[in-house]
Amino acid sequence: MDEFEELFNYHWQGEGSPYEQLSEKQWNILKAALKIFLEKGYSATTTNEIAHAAGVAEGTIFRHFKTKKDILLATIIPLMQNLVGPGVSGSLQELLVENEDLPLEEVFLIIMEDRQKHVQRILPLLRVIWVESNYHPELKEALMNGVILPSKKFFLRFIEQRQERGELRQDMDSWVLARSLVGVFAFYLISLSLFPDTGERQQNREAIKGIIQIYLDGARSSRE
Amino acid sequence: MDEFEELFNYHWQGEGSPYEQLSEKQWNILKAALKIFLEKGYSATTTNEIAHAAGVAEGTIFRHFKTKKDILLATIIPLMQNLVGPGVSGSLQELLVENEDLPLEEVFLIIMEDRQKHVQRILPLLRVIWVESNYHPELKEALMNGVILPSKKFFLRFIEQRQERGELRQDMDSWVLARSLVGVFAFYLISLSLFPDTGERQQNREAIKGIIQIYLDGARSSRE
DNA sequence: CTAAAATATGAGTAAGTACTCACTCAACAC
DNA sequence: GTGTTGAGTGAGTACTTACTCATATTTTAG
Repeated sequence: MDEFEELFNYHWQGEGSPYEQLSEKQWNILKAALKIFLEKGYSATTTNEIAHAAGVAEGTIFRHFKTKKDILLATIIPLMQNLVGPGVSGSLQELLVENEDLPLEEVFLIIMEDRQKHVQRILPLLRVIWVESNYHPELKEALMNGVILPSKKFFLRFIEQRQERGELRQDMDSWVLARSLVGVFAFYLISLSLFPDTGERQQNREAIKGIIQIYLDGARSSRE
Repeated sequence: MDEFEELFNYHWQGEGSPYEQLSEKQWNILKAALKIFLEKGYSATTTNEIAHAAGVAEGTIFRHFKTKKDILLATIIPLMQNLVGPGVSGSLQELLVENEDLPLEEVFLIIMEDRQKHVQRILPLLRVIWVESNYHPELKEALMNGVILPSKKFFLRFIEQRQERGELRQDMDSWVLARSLVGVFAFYLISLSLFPDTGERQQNREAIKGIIQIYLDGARSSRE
């Protein structure tokens, strides 16, 4: 527990969060459970293991959480809302405001490199979310409402602003421009996590620049 | 069993395939197993269920396959090699040759709409592959060698050809151009399967066209 | 300090699970 | 007709699982 704990504590203690007033026992259970979920996946994790890791008897777990599934939801859903969702759109807001006057090439480069680190940090969490969303509709719904829809809105607004400023072509639907942008970003991040060993840092940087350039050249040029 | 069986039978009976000389029982077991895997996921499927669905005693399963995991590998890996991999690159080859002289806009539109259908057909299979690749290195390897690397090669060669013909910009690394292209395509397909209900057919068509246009405008314009 | 209430415990339970093995029996050889 | 083979069987095994509950411990109230 270290980087993990930092990440975890930070993103759970939102004020007014329903998880604000957890007892220490409950807290320990959730922390232990999450840690093992990230290591081995949800269904390979046993309640017995969770109990041991939390320093608690197995029965105690079921005093606080009716089922194992409840533990999954109680760990993952708040993280989606406080960590993953804002990780996509929320904290980007700051980056965008800070760098409002830079050319888009540089803005995107900054964002990309920033997001790359972030995604790498939370990769195990993303994997669990991805896998379990297939089997638990509650998770899928939270993924939708906590991550996908907010991000969609965020990117859409960003694109619209830049269109109004004349920095992006106006002969094309904003949603189409946004979709392309997200596609380019997302795929780059996904492929990086599939081939984590590919290439040197310097090489990656050039690749990112190229990808951004292609998108921007396409997203600027107006149909003649 | 219907569309499923068609898909399944077809893509297993390659000549010289190690699965060519399966007995009928073995065949039934694999078919039944795959069907349940696609419905409920691998780990939620019990060997008992498979036996029932295959009309076979549970013991028979283990006469032919040492472990449940062996069944997973025996079902999924050939499908990756014969269905998913070629589905990405192989059958695209034909489309590309047929339409070699059309402008790229139209070629991509044809490809996109063709792939869209294909992905929708095999979506449950893709889900199982995606999920289980996280836990079975053999699957991850087969995914890499059977799908990802061939596709990479394929797209790379395609891009290089078009660069030589002067249809795409030459001031940029082919791999970067290819990566962008695949990103745009892949993300569109992924988002379609996440929001299967979004929009009308006509609307989708316009979106595809837009996305392609953005990519192409970017992938053509040379840096001045 | 005591009674009552809340909380924690971990052995126990019932329901699975993947996998085994002693046995059956149809097909074939001689 | 007898013997041999081996695919097929399904009850059984050894083990694991999420979850329960009578009991023990701690906390709180009067």
